[in-house]
Amino acid sequence: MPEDRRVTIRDVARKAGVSVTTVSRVLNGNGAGHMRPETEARVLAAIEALDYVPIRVAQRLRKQKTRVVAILLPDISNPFFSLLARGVGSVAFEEGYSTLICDSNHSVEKESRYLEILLAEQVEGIIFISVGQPNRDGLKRLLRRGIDVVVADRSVRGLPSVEADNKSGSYQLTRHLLQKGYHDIAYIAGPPEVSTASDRLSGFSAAIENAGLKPAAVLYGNFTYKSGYECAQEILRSSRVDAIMAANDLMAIGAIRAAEELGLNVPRDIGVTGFDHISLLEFVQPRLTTVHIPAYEMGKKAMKLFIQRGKGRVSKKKILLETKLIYGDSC
Amino acid sequence: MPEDRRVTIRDVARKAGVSVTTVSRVLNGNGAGHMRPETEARVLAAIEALDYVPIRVAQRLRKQKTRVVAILLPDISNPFFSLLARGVGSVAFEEGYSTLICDSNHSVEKESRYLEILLAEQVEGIIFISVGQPNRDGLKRLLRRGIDVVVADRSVRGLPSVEADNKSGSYQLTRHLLQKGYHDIAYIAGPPEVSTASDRLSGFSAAIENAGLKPAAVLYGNFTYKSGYECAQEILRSSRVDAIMAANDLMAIGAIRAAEELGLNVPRDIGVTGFDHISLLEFVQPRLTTVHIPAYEMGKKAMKLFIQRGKGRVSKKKILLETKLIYGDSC
DNA sequence: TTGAAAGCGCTAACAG
DNA sequence: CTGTTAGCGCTTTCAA
Repeated sequence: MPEDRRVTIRDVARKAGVSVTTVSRVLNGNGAGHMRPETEARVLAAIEALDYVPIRVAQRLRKQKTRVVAILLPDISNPFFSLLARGVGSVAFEEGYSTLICDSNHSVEKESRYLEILLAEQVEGIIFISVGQPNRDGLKRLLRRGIDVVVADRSVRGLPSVEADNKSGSYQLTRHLLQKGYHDIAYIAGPPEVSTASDRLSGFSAAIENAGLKPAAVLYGNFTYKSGYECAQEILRSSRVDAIMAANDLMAIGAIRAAEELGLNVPRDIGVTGFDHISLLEFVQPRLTTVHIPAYEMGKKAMKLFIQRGKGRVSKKKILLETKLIYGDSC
Repeated sequence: MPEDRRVTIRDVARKAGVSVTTVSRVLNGNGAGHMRPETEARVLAAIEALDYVPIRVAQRLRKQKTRVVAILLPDISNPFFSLLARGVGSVAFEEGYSTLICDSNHSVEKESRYLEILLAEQVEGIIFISVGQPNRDGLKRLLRRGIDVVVADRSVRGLPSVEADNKSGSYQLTRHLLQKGYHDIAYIAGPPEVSTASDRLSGFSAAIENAGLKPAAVLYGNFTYKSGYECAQEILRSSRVDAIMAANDLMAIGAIRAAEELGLNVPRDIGVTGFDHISLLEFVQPRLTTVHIPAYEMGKKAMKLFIQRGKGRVSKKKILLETKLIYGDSC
């Protein structure tokens, strides 16, 4: 590996017999129109010959703009988040932004450390899927330095956000169950500090109350398969229920397994519903009744919102994406 | 949002009544030992008071080291790759590297564009999961510039790599089927240009030949659920087989669905096996017999290999990770 | 239509 | 023990 000395704009200038200014101009398409075509051609030829690539780090220092955005999320191996990240990435790529994916691993502490790192990285913005209630002071430091933060899949007081209409989706799903004749419904919620979870819970509660009923039980999981499994065991042991609603698909799948292990048939003996409509549902039997959340779209919208804000548009602070009921045969 | 002027090392120096050098020294822990504690304290206080954060971009330009590595992969929403990426990220984080995740979206063209971008980004290394046969010229440019490339989950001629022992794993799995009495075995392979796929196929072929048999059929899919489903339909339509082996789990799941739709019971009427042992298998019935590939471990090892190489260790060029048979009830 | 020169914020000789 | 100074590679006035 014959590690060449790096080739810089000066090398190009020398080779083309022009000044670095001129090279910079052709690089940035400035001086377009008022530059001798011949000069430009010579520069282009030199760039080609030397295989010159402008060094981003230098451009960034000089321009005081990094053209980097970060996506800070709890777990990149969660398909919902990675799909969202893909959405962000697709728009970012089109707009010439590089993206830094930061995985907080569900840890508020690691999340805070990333906030600091991103401050030093001088990212221009953060698409933020917080673990729970985010570190307010950490966020303030970023905002004060002009780093824009757009929250995705949650809402955080004072910050712009893009999320699904969780409450409404959950309300509709619950109505659907009620119409099907279920009335002893238990609910497996997500962590109460996550707005996504509490919105879904309140949609459920509202629908139940409007029907003059009470929840058969409300337990709190943490959005994992395992916690759904355990909560369902608990529910099935202690309450008489004809349906279990889970705040996301993974927990719902856990609930189905728990029910099956107790010899119950879904949906004959007990109905189960999820939330998210993640792609792996394709592989699960019975087909889960759930609510579709457009993760990819959400990522794109979040990135677009960031870009609009950068252009000074006083765009809406909150974007709510519509959800859609998916009818499976789990209830 | 009162966007402050950025605070630089000079501001700190002024506030502390020292030179920028001194500030730099405390920042980098140089001059440790031979610096008056009082001076250091003053600097620290100024940093604190001004909420100063060193600007990475400037450090990078100056040090000629970015401390950034990229992970270039075909699809971040594929749980296998995202788990691998997590592994890379965990080691990177410990070692003070930032990671750039680049999603080539299974496109060789986009992959090549990323290679260029990463050259400009001046990343120090790339953990590379190529789409197929990578762009040799693009790679050469990087290597020539001293950017180290470590291939993961594949092997590419001339590059260091970390991968599972796919051939051996596939051989063992096939032996297992043969011992169970299956002998009309069809194989759904992955794209032949991916070494992972061809290694698995050759492990299968070797075991079949050693047993004095011939494959019932060999078809080529592209590692997706859909292609597994379609290939299995084709196989079940045209050949008499008692088992289908797929080159990965997703295709195996597709094969199971195809069989079930034809009224076949797995494993009673036909055996099916996968490869990878992805986490979503937990949710699939019947439990798939498969081969475990340690994705997270692989990511960690790849990043560690990169770091060792950076330290000048003439470490092994190829690391093979052991696989492990997972006995389900799909065969 | 082109070039000279200043400077983005930082580190590292070198000097004292 | 601390400071002066010269750049890292690039863009951008300003001047010619």
